[in-house]
Amino acid sequence: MGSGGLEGSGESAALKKRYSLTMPRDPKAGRQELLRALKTSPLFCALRPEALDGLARRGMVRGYGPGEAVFQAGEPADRFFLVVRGRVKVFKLSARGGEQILHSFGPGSTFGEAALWAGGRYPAYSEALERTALFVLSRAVLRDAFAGNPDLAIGMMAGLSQKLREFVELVETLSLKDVPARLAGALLAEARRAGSERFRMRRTKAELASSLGTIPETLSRGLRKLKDAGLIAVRGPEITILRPPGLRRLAEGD
Amino acid sequence: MGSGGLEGSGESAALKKRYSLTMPRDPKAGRQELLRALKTSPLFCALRPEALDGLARRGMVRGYGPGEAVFQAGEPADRFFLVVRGRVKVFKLSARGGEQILHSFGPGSTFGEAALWAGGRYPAYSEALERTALFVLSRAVLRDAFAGNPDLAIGMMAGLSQKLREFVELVETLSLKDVPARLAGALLAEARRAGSERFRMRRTKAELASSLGTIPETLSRGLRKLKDAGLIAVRGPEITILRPPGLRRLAEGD
DNA sequence: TGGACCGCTTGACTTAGGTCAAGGCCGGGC
DNA sequence: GCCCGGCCTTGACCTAAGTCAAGCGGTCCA
Repeated sequence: MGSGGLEGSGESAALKKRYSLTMPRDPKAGRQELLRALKTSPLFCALRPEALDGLARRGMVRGYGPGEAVFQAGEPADRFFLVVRGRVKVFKLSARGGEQILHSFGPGSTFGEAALWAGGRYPAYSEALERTALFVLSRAVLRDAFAGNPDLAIGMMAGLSQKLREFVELVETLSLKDVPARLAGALLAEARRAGSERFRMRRTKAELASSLGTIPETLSRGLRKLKDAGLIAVRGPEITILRPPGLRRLAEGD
Repeated sequence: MGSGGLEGSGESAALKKRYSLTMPRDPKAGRQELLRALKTSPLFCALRPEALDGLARRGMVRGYGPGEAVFQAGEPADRFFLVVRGRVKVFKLSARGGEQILHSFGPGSTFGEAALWAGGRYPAYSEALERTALFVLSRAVLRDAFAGNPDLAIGMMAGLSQKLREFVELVETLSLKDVPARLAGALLAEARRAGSERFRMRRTKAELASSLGTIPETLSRGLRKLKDAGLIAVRGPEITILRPPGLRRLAEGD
């Protein structure tokens, strides 16, 4: 466990075969991709090339198959992660199997800050949503990096503050808004990302539901409600926002 | 507005009269209290006395009456706060008047990290819960302090991570647990703070309800349910946990 | 080509918890 | 002493959303 190269270690032979074409066979290529991810990451982008290179040498890249666990809640937190490729979710489970996604991360995102503090444990679960490569740093390496690069600490604080703000919004969503409003907010956010009022959903409905603190059935009904109200049009996985102001008003809370 | 000494500036004469006995009239005494608060704060406690003194000189203390606003959601965030005395809450409001408390802070706690990042805005509201004194730092002063004290950045990251963890727990609570379970968790936390299985609630029911994402009526019913189940005993504002393991089991989610 | 599975939708039902209104308790002011 | 206003509790509703089960349309694989 915990070891293995880009090919990953916890996957079946079938998965390996299925995805191998999309993975770089050449370690050189993997290194390039890692450096690119480091450079696009808000946390590391300000580092000088030598520092980046040194960092790249002091961690390792590990591959994960879809659904494969990255860490478990309660596990001692000694690793910090950067997404090189793919997507991961961080989530909580209830005693009766409910799931709440706290956050999902794509290339360039960093997560696992819990690792920074001695004795800390991961407060939630994490697993890969698709075929994913993560760059893994130990606590010691990351803390060393702070010593040499004061900007890194600033970047880290900025990142933590940003996450804090996102949690504030999540709490607001969960506690103060009904499902149609949550959904409206998510659709508007998606449209903003896409830069267009017509877009296709990346995430499965189940994943979206879990981010919004609900279940696929309820999400489905919510979608229908928005459609019936003439706020959006749905054609397959493609969504068009017909009346952005109306949707925005709904997202705020009627 | 943003000025005024310990006596505060946004309060009525009546309030001033009513509370004046509890406020230090002597600026010397106020300064002592401030230094004490700085020293007990996890963020600043590691600073050397001179640095602490310098910091104290570069911010100001401002008094707030109960219910008085500290900042509003959406307001440009340029101030960072340390609680010297009293208690404040940070909360979100829904369009239809619902309130969700995100956090409440007592002496030694710091809040308003949003202030650190240029262009940031407070994502939530804050107001005093009781007669309160806050030490207020501008963004510029705090960022200067980072330059001279690398430990401060570490402390700040630790504090932000801690808040992040608390938010994870809040999201879990709101999304994955029913009200009796939330209440059970809150009572256990309270007992831990008090160091005893018998304690009296500091907060009003309304405040507790708002922290738990519910309303006083529902909280009241939850309390009764726990009482009927023989898990706790209630006598006035005093609560005794009769069967800690049972309560713990309930808090986890049945 | 057929079947099995998966993701999604829909319907009928149940339930937790919010809403609204009434009443009890207690402490402070007159 | 009395009354008034907060806080808290209780009861009778109602509604949002979770549960369970069925059905539909794809896609992957044999």
